[in-house]
Amino acid sequence: MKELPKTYNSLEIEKSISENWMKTRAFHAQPDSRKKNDRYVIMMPLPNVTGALHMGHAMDNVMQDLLIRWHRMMGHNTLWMPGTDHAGIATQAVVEKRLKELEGITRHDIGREGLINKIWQWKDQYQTRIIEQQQRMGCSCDWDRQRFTMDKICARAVRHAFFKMFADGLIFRGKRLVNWDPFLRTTISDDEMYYETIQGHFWHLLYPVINPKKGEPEYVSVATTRPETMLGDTAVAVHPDPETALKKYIEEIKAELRAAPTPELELKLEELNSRATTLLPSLILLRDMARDGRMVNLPLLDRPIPLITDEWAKPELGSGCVKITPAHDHNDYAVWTRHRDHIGIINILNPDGTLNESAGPYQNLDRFKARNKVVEDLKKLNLLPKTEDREVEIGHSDRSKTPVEPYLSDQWFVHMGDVEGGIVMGRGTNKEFTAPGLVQAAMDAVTGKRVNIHPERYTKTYLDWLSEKRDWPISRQLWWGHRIPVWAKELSKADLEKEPVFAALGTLLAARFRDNEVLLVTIRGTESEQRVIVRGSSLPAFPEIRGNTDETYWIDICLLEDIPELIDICEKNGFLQDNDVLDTWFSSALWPFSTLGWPNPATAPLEPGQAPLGEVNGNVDCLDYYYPGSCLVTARDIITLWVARMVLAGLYCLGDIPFTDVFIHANILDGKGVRMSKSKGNGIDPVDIIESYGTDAMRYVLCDMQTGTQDIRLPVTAVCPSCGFANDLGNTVHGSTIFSYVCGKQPDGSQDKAACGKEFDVLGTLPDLPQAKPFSERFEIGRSFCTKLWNSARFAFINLASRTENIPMPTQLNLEDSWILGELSFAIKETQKGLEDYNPSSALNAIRDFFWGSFCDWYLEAIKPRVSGKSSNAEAAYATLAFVLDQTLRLLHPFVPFITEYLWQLLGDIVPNRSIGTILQCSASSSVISASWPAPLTDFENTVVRESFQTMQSIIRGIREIRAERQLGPRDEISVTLKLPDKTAAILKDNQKLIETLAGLKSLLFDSEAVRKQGDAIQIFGDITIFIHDIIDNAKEKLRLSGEKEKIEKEIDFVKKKLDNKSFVDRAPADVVQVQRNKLADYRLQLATVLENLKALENV
RNA sequence: GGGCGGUUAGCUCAGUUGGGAGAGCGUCUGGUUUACACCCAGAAUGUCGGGGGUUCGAGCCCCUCACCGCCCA
Repeated sequence: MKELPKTYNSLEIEKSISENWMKTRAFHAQPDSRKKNDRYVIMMPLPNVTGALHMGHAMDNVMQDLLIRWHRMMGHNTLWMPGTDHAGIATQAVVEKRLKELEGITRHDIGREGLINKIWQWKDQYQTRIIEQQQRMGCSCDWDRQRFTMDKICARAVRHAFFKMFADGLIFRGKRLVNWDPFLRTTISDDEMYYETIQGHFWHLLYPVINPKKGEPEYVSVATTRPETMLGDTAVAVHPDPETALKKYIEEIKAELRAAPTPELELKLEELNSRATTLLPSLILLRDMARDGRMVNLPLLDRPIPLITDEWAKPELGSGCVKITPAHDHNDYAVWTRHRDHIGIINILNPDGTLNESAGPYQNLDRFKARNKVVEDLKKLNLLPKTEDREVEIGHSDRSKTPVEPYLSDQWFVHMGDVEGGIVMGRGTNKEFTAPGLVQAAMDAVTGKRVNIHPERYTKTYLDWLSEKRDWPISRQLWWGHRIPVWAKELSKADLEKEPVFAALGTLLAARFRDNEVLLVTIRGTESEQRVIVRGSSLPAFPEIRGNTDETYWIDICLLEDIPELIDICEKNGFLQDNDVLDTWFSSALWPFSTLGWPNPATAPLEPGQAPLGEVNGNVDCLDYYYPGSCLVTARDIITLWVARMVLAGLYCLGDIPFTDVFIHANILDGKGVRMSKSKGNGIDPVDIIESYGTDAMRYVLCDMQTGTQDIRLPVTAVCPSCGFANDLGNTVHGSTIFSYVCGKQPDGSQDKAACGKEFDVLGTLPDLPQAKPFSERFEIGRSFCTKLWNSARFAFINLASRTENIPMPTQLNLEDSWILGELSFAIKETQKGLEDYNPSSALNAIRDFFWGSFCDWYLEAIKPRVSGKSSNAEAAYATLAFVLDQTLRLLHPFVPFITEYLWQLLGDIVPNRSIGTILQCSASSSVISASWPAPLTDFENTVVRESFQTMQSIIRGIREIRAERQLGPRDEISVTLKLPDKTAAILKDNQKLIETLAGLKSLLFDSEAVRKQGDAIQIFGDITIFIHDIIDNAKEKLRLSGEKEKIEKEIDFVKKKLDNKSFVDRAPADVVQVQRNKLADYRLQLATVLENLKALENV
């Protein structure tokens, strides 16, 4: 065979290996006769199609592939389901932004269908890119089954889940104060928001009291950071018991002062005390006025609004009074819910952020323009006595970067809390059970240890978040996503009873869909909020609707499928489909089973070329076989967003958990500790790393960094496109924008002389600047490892190639052979444990330590004389070499799949049978992917062998130390005499040749009576003394031995001190004390030897 | 404000039930050892964030303070 090149070139082999895996469908999974316990299933946490993947995704994917390849080798039926997420708002936002930038148009210019087409194009482009990235990372997903959350199979599952929840009354519509993004004109969730502190103002407004009585104030003062919201004010609140509240607060401050006095607190207390005398009386007066039902006049609109009492008004803050704008402030909304009988709720905003007709003369003004005008007008009326500067935290939309407005709107929700009578989970399955509520079921699954989160501390995060049992808002005012399958119409009670749609639908259903529940109707009173659900099968008959005749009603018709005749009837009768789409998480919550064809795998609408989901060859269908899955692998920010929702969706739809384990891995941060992201310009594209270091190098480093305790810092470097200087971005000064840097410029203002000082960009969005690709030198470690692995195999192949076909069965193994097999066994055990503990770093380090520290540094060096014919029993060396290399490659395969695949197949060509006679069997396979996972070689875990070898290593290291100290080259051969006890001598004598080789000795003598001769240097380990002959430099030796003496004396002092401590001897466990006693004896022996030799030196 | 995590060698991080602190990278010395300079042999380097406590004994357990990060309000 051809000898391997000296350096591993990842780019040369990765492509063909990847192609071969694809060609042989090595990643494909199909249900078979293996039992449920022998399956392993991971549903990929689907990356969204907003953009390409960065190192954070690489970590996620590599962790999954690690587990998948490991389980596959353990013989499990292993499925890794890949896919991508449509990510409603995120994707629509990037596409809309692009439209605006490139074509200067908005979505309203091209319409719903036009926009959706554009987004599909975007999705296709990035989906392709993402898959390419994943395949280059070596992800062994079942590509025959990849899904997208908006493909037909997922869409069907979404409709079924929605319909099911609708039927159970778990989905409802209601008015809620939501976070509104006026730019994108949609609701956004809390986790799509970020807060930014900006310089704002605190405006103090005066509202005139209507007809003040004698002694009453003429004005009430309130303050706000958003003065335009006053147009929506419906009340002014004062605390119901300001005296007690203020007193209580003063007491709290006093207590704080007693605990830790500060000047700030003193000042605060003083101010509060003065407040009690100056402000408090007026607050009490206002409270009484509020109780008397008095009103104030809302300026600018001249609207009388009531004074009310509510605890939200804090007597210790501001004027003690607070304006109430229920439709535009979350706290005020809460006040409104407490006073909804007395005060109104007025929405003053249009969806696009301009003011609506309720704002009177301010109608059609943008919210910020309106703010200025309101301020101006109040000033003119002398109703704006004071304006303070103040830092204000403003919520921004993560997607459009615009300030978010609290906004009252109609939204769809999933009821998450408990329900009277409970909820039937997994209805119609054989796992059906009743849970108090959706969230409770998801909590019980974790507290009951059916779902286990690793590291365990994240269980608390999960439970804490869920325990609030908040309803889940699922509607989004977007165009990209699963449209809500509800057709609605508003009617008066009189019209309701005459509505012709019921008869029309009932007739069609009876004629065409007798056995199918394909339609549901709810009738909801807008005032009484009563709700009645009617199944399609009961149409056209209706239950009696209670309520007064003035009330209006909403009829919602939910369709299980888009059946044209039914839609036709609805629309002809004036029912319109809801414009909103579902929250992305609604479809991703179903991911663990929608991908497997739920609700019916046999009829799942697959894409062309995809593997079937129904029964094949008499085996059960995929849903039955692969659900529930095994492990969800993700970062911790997904715990609340996704893990919880998947658990409850799985329990609700199928009556079973979606996975048994959740593996939370670290986030990737840059050198400054900031989370990596493409948009910040600190993101690294895994493909860039792969191009320069190789996939395996990248995977090696990611696995090595995943220790389980904390996030990972990856210093980001950018090679300057002008001069090639490697800039550490954590330590380089920005240029004209935050995405550009000045080459070589340090934060202290200095300029690195090796760098050019020119500006470059890292995002590639600045047209006038050259772009530098961010990468990280950290991956060199991985590349070095691969090269080392490559070269160890190169050595093995050179030697094994001459031993064609079969290596003769060795009659007996040498010490080093038995030793390395024992070390291998320990490494196998540790690797297994590391993986079982979700600690890839500890698993990988176990293999690395074995491979580099034992196999390369000691074993390969030890067998060189044997394989080169200078020593006997070469057969055992060949056999052991082939076997250990085989097992090492298997162990490493899940971590570094490409190089191991390449080398393992070569090894197979050279040595087809790598069993060591009948002692160790080595299974065959065409690819290491499907090769069996190594099992510990317990027969070789031999303490005597291990200790003997360790003794030998100590001796060799001792000799090398002297060599290095005397600056002797490895070619300068030396002679050594060993003085050691007989029992140790016996084993070492058998391995004399080995010691001579590894220590580079000319001769080696064993003499239990040896004494130091003229010219000897000595080394002492316990009861072993090494005499290294004829290299003496008296002065150096004396110095060294004096140093030794001091060191040993120090040790003796330390141990003696411990043993002289009576409490230690009395209270510490006997074995601990004995260890110290042994140490003392040992050190004393060593000291005696050192002294003796020093004395001999004195006499020279 | 509440919760969680972190602070260990110049850098990035390990440290299993408390028994004299480790790895990799970097640094220094020596080396053109017939696998590998992406290598080999050897060396130096730590008030384990500060303070207090428990204990015969604390990087590890308890209290407290400081700083950094994340989550929730």
